[in-house]
Amino acid sequence: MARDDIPAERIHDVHGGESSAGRYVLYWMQQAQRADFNHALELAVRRANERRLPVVVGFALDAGFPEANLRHFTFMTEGLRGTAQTLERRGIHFVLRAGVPEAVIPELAREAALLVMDRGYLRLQRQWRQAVADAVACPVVEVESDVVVPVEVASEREELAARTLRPKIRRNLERFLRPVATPPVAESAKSGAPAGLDPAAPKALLRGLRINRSVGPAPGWEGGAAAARQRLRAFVRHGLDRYAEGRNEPADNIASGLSPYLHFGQISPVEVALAVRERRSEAPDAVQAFLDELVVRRELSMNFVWHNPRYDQYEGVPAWARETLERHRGDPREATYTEEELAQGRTADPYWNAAQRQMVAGGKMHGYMRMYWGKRLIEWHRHPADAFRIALRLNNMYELDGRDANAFAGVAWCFGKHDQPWPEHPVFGKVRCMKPSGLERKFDMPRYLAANP
DNA sequence: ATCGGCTCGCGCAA
DNA sequence: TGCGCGAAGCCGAT
Repeated sequence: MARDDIPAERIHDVHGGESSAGRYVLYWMQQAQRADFNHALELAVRRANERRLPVVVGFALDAGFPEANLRHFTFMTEGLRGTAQTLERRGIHFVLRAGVPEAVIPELAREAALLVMDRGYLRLQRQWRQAVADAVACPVVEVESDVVVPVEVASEREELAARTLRPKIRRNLERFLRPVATPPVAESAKSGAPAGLDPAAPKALLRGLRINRSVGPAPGWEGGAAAARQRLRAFVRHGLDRYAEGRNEPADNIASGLSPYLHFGQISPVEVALAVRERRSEAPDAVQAFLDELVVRRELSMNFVWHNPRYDQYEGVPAWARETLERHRGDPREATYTEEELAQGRTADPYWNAAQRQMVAGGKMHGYMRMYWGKRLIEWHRHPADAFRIALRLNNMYELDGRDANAFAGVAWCFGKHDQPWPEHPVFGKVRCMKPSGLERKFDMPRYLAANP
């Protein structure tokens, strides 16, 4: 009964249920789409071993997931293929079914002694979990495995900025920054386990589903834990040394490139943080800077979407920012563009166009350019709420890591969230502005343009 | 090239 | 109550 390696603060008993009879322990995999460093999976294994029952992992593939398209589904199902293989090798059966979780999971849970689910912070993920928990008779446990420090442990309130969350994360970091043990599975899944779709061939799988195909797969990005780990190793060995000083240079791609994998839960932030921390004596500044982004700022985004029900609307940004933006609504705009012109990167700003094209073609925009890109949209719209809506829509359509808590916090930041007031400028008011001249002053922009034709 | 000022609200010291 | 300081700013002065 070695449970102590899964901190109690990661585990929430949702309800006790009616009976504990059943043929297996069901783990509904949703946010943590991986077989390693997965606290929810490992809790399911421990509880199944106690009961001498096998573990079944169920996944509901919702073809109608809001704003998801072929780009996202390709990356996600590539990941599920590897996850299924790793689970089956460990004697855990993986069941993939098409449909919304509210329909798929209660069906699978009818024969379960216990339902374990992982945790998600976005509105839809919370609604899903509520609906699933309400619909199943067996006991239900929710296990957090998407952040290093569980959101409520870090802070009970909506934090103002990174600086107010940072000390709260730091004092809890050591406690949660540890690997989780992987005990052998006592009862392997046998024949008679529930049937599902074949995850081994993602392309064939997606051909059979009615998904939005308006955006194609992102070249150069292969989904899955193996690809994620390869990137992590390369970053720890070669990228980290230049990270502290070079990560903002748009023409270089010094970042880890892990955000799509983190978004789909294909790699654990705990695994990433532990691997990067190995090098803290050789590259202390880079390790510090990276962990600040991976843990403090990423988990600030979770804090934002968890505590602010308007995280995906203009109304979610602070009052001082909205007031100052409103006051400047009458300021002349240098240009306005249709959504199509924006999507195609056909504005008068070559840097913005290059950033847009980088995102459309490659599925990921450089981190610094994401800020500039969002700031410029404010300048090109009569009302900041329109800019907010379009920024989110474009981001979520083309970014592999779109629709992430970080996507919502990142867009909101451009409008003043998690930031402070600055001297007044036209259109922006006291919200921090960013101008093309700033890019030219600091970075090698001709090289960025050449890299994103 | 580098530096201070701009502006708001929190967290801490007093 | 006062003071320092912050997710990547700009601008003008030196």
